[in-house]
Amino acid sequence: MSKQLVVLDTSTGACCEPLTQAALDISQAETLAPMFKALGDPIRLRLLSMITSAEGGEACVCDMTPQFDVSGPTISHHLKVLREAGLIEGDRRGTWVWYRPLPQAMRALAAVLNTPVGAGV
Amino acid sequence: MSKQLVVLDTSTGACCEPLTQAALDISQAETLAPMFKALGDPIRLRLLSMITSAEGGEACVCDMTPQFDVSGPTISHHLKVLREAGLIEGDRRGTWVWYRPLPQAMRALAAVLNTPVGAGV
DNA sequence: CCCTTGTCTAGATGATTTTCGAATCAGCGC
DNA sequence: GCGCTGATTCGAAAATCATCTAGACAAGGG
Repeated sequence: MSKQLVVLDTSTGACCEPLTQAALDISQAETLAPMFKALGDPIRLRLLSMITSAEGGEACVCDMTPQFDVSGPTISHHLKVLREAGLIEGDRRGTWVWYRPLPQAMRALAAVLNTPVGAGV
Repeated sequence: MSKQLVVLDTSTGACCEPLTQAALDISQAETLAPMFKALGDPIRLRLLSMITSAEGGEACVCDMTPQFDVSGPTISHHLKVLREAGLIEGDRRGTWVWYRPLPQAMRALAAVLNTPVGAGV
């Protein structure tokens, strides 16, 4: 897990400095693609958005589930996909489970998208 | 097409100013998710990366195809997915077809990922 | 100890996706 | 016009995915 997060070395946290001008290599692409894929569903995108924008930086499953038209198990499945993609982590606190984002992962994805057009000149 | 790109109003081009502290609403999520989904495949991620990092800001299909282990039609299919997601556009120039990125789309996606954790406080 | 509430796992099903070969379309040069 | 190269579209097979119901597990309250 830590491996996939240092691929682009986003540890400096600078969001506007593109970290690579060169095209992604195969292993970088294979590391990052599953993360983008996890965001490729409207429900999961809303879940992540709810989690990142929640006060305190974390959100309870019990608060998120009622906001969707799908069943509880389906929400649980989507949270698992986000978790296995390395985008969020969660823990049970008594009866409820709380999730929070993993910022390094978000930065790694943002770094790809912040690459300026024509960087290879 | 233009509709989906103004959802987050990235026209200012500021990449470090998150444009929304609130959670995405349903229609925003349904607009953005297909774009992330298009990036959720290693081949497509590499294709987009080659296009954005190419000198001159555009890349020829003829130069990209040989860099993959899959058939020409498969590359063509993946380029179509990226095109229909609004991430790239292409045009034929004589014998060859050239693709370039659509920066507004990239910014719209980056804006989601640049949202600071706990923005909803 | 049982009952209730919250969350997750398991298994099934219908829909979508990835990939290929074959065929088709677009330009260019002879 | 004919043939050649580059790119796309078409049709089909295999794999993956989203969703559901039913059931299991966890924690807390009578």
